[in-house]
Amino acid sequence: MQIKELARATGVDVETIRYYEKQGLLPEPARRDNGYRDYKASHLERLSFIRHCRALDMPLAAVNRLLGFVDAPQQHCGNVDSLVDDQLARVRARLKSMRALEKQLLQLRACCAGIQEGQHCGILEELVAAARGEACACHPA
Amino acid sequence: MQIKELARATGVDVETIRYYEKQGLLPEPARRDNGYRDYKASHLERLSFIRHCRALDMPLAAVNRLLGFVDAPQQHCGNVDSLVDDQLARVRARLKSMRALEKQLLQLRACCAGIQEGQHCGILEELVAAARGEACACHPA
DNA sequence: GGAAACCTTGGAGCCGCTACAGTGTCAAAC
DNA sequence: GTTTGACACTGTAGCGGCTCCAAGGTTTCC
Repeated sequence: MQIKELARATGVDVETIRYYEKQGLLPEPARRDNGYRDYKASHLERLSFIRHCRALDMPLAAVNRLLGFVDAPQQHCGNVDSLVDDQLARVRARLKSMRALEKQLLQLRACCAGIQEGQHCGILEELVAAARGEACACHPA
Repeated sequence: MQIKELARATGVDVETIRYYEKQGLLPEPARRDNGYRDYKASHLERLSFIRHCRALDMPLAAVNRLLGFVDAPQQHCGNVDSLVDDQLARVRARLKSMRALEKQLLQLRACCAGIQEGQHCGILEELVAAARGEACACHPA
């Protein structure tokens, strides 16, 4: 199986596959006489696994540790658990700050009284006021 | 005002201040005889503005454009509006995918039947199944 | 005079790709 | 047999937004 076929089968970009190999996530495949990489079913499976983990936005380091557990399945799975928990915590923290951000942006946008030439721009005024440390719509005192 | 004082006053790291200067967001300050940077109130104000925009997670390029409007306040503010709108759209798209992610991680975590030695790990099995293209808890068919 | 805390510059490293440049290989069409 | 086009290879640089480090100079305090 050539690299492009693997790419198509997994939905992972060709360059990204080579990158994963360089990073040690995907084992080096055999080479044909012409130097082309020759992948087996096991590569397909492993790469799909990686892709799925990445779809869950796990850092590659976490994916790598998970792969270690896959390779040694009799290992204690509490560690797998905590990898997923860590990821969940990261996602939730990010969610929280994104929600706050959305609110702030909405309030900021509401400052714009409409587009009239020569008038002051409410949004800019808010941002400048914020910079002065005054209470502002998006970051109330 | 030395760089560290500016850093303390704005909550922006010293290295980050120098980085902003190199990126052209913060104008080069005067230098003292010893070569130390010497900031004025205008720098404080501008850096606070940048920090506030960054707190809204705007890319530096967008912050730079906003600074342009601050410098030329009579300009048409519709562009400011759309910068904020763009940012809001980005944040909302990200929020949507993060929410989906949280759900997937929760479902995945529920696969773990508890930590018992020798047993199969539900989470790993789910991820491996997902890699095989089977329906899985976090990415149902 | 010596230590601690500040300042300077330039460059490398982080993450996870992405996009080249420059070269080689292969299969099918003409 | 040659030409075209799609594929493959390696290596390196770039993205954003910092962050950290080395190697040195300055100031301040004891």
